[in-house]
Amino acid sequence: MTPPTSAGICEDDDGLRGDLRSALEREGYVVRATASGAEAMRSFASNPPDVLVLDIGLPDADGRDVCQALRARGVLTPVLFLTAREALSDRLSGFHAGGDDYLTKPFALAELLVRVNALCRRVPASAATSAEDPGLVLDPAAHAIVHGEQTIPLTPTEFRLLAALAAHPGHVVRRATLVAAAWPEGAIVHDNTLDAYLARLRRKLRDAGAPTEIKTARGVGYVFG
Amino acid sequence: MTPPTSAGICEDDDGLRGDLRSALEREGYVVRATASGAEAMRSFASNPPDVLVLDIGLPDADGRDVCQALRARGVLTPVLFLTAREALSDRLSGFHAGGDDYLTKPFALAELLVRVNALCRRVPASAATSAEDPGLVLDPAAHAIVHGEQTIPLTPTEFRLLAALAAHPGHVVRRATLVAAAWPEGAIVHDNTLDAYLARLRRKLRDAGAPTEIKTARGVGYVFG
DNA sequence: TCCTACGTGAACGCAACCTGAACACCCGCC
DNA sequence: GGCGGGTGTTCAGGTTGCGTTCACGTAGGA
Repeated sequence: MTPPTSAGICEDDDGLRGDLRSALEREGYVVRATASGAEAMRSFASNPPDVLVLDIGLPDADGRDVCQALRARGVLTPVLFLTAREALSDRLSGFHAGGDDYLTKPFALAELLVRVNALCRRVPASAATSAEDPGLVLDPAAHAIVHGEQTIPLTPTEFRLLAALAAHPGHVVRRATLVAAAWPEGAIVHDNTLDAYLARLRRKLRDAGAPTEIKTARGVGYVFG
Repeated sequence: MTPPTSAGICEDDDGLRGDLRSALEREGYVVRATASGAEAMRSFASNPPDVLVLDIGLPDADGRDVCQALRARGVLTPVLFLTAREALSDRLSGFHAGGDDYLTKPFALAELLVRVNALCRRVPASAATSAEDPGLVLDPAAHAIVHGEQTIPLTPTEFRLLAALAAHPGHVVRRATLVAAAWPEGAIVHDNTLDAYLARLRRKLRDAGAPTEIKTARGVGYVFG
């Protein structure tokens, strides 16, 4: 790795955080470590590192929410989640939140390093995307978009759709992925149903004067950005 | 929905291979499945798909060797390994062989799909370091060429064509090979259709100021480089 | 020079997609 | 039970753009 690469950590356990830091530094990374979701947002939103390691079980937040919040603010950095849980649904939700990989505790540091290196080997496609997204934030609690002063309410399905799109700004999300994200497994969703929801989302974003738009990748899927 | 992305499978177990195929096809991938290392090399070396799922324990070869052999022939496709082994050293050796992810059997198909989608979202960074021209990168997720700051969108067919050409920079790719790569098996493709697509690709590359060109090998095929 | 292979701009049909509106359904409320 | 608001789904008509073909021009080999 020729250029100095920076890594961000968010892990509340002091011992593990120290271990992660020293392991990554030995590997040649410049490390910024945080211990809470709030601290991570402050540190990584405005100045994202090249790769992020996020604990899911933080004292003040869920790591997946942190990831989504960062994605909503235009942070494209690859994310590796650390989770104590084994459940498949937990892992999948991590991916849906915009994560790129996960590790279940306990894990070997050597494996973490290999996975982090693998994430760094790959660069986000749209480097052109600005680091700062002008005030468009998803509020999972209220199922709404917050744009400056105004709050745009969304139905549950609309919200799941937009979240799946906003989790990967600048990247094409396939239609099948969107269906999988917004509808329960095994549901039969008419092609046009997805179209109709996209139209509703676009209209709501447009009416609210949101600075983002949903572009169509014909034959592939959709891009949020 | 026109299937935009192709996936390759190498798995000797008939049942699992079938499951993988149908799961990926449901997800919208065009799937080419093989049952042995030799078959995988024949099928994927000359005409690589967008993502590969390789079993490590094949009857005639080690999946890691297959991956390394493909890499040596310029195949940049992201690889996900399937392994029955739990040992950490096995997993790490998969990464060292040029793999990008792995799954330990048994696994949930939903998890495999999520991981395969995640691999497709990313750009082969190795493209920048390979014989391929630096700064011209194919983005399978977006079906686009990334050239420096700008992203040139391609239609699905254009992308499959260019991918087939760029997989062997400096080598002649026969017209029949290109047709096989870009069109579904058994499709009748008028000669001039290929010509027209080549003209479009050249124009897009030229307009974008790309440092590469597609040369004609009269009576044989085309060379990317 | 003739013949064949390839190049390329334009035109066209059709599938994919967009969208406003109607319809079906669920649920809390009176 | 009847009613109304909110949510999810389907329909119908219009629009767009991909894939294909055509017509004609150009280059290469014998």
